[in-house]
Amino acid sequence: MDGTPSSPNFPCQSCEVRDTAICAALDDEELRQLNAIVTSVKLGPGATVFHEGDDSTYLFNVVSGSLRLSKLLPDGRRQITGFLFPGDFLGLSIAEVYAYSAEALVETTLCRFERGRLAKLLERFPKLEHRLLSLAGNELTQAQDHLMVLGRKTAAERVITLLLTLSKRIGVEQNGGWQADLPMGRPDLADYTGLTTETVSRTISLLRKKGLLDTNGMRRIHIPDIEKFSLHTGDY
Amino acid sequence: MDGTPSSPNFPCQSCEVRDTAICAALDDEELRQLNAIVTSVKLGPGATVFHEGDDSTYLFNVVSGSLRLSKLLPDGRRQITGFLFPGDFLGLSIAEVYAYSAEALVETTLCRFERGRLAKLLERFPKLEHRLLSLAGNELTQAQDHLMVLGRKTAAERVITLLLTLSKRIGVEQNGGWQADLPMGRPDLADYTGLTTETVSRTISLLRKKGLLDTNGMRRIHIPDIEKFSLHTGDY
DNA sequence: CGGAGTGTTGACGTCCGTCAAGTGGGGTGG
DNA sequence: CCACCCCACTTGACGGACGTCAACACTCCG
Repeated sequence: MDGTPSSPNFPCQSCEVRDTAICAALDDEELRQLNAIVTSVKLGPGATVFHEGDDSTYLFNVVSGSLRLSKLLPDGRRQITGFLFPGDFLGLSIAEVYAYSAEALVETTLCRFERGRLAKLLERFPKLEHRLLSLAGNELTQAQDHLMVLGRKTAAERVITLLLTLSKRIGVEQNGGWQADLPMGRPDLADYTGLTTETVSRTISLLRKKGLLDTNGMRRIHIPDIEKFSLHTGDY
Repeated sequence: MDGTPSSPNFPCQSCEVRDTAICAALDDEELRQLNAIVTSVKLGPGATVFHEGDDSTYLFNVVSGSLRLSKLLPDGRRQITGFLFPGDFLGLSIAEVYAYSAEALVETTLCRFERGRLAKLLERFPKLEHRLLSLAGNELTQAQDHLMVLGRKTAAERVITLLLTLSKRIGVEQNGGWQADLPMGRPDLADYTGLTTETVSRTISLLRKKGLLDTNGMRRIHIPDIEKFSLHTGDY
């Protein structure tokens, strides 16, 4: 539309997450400099972004799709530490190597930064670093909530808490309730909640019987009454 | 000792954690400005620094002693999200209100910052903010490890992982092994590991029987062989 | 030395994990 | 367009790890 010589258009400007991702901290001119160091990456379902233990060369922003972050014990036990959605930043907790693996749940687009180059940009734009610190604070709070879930909540409370969180993040209002299409299967729900797929399945069946939850297919959920549903998280 | 007019001594300079806490990011002149906004706070065992849900007016640095960070569910279930020791920063994950309670385990000295004034200093010294971001990254990594413990490890693995972490942080080499005086009791070990005091106690007894651990009194532990002990964390 | 509080041990129950057999939805090919 | 098949999910029966409840023992402190 408006391509003046001093401000020609560039990809980051029209990015879908321009106003929600870390980019929101920057004005157009600064964004241009960020644009100069990014690469767009597209991944299919199940594709690996990086593995736990790899050298942490890159950091990422989720543009579209969703990711799962997970850690493995040598004997195969897995813990999912988080799910990422558009606008989320990936790489806040990294040292020299990644502390977890990141995999795409569905077709996903990422925006990739080389670590060193982003670091230089952080020096130039303190407000970008300020935003990262604020994001890190949010993630820490989330992680602490998750610790409470895993350490002290029952199976039902864990599943309800997760479904509620996911609904708030990726759901839409529908039929006087709340509906969401989950990008992950039962094994992922299980490894996030510290349960088994069987227990997750049984719990969801129970919630359905109690009328707290509807399902349509295996991945579409519908919560008829959020208030009533929330009463079972253990948080109230 | 050396009180030149341009550089008179001030408390922060001789602080015990001058080189390990966030202060390590600052030179003497900058430290003076930090010094200008801090208050020293002393707490007895069991004293509360702040409660979950309180307005987050202050941030802190641990100078000496130790703290426990915990969250409560309405029915009284408690999860301890971390223990803090000298040099640790308290307040990385805070929004407008504290997301957890902080209590002193033993006699503890804190260095207190008003949130707004520290924020101003962060603007002036980007490297201070940089250091906070790096600390936040470490805390996130720790939290993720803790998630794996709570979600997927057995009772024995949880206790061993915790004792090992504590020994590395507050222990000393002794008798060809590693020894530590724990500042917290069984209930705290239990609420950190997501177990009950009984299970923690039984597990410790079992470790003693197996020769993996000695105890002297209720709070002094001694690990004769760290290598052998580590084999039971689940991480190898 | 004594008492109170913390930790330990024992008996038993329960929630969730394990193992195994269905069931159903969705995609493919006829 | 329908049938089939595969895979993911569901359901059931059973077992085990950890929680609960209660009695006992030890430590620490006055």
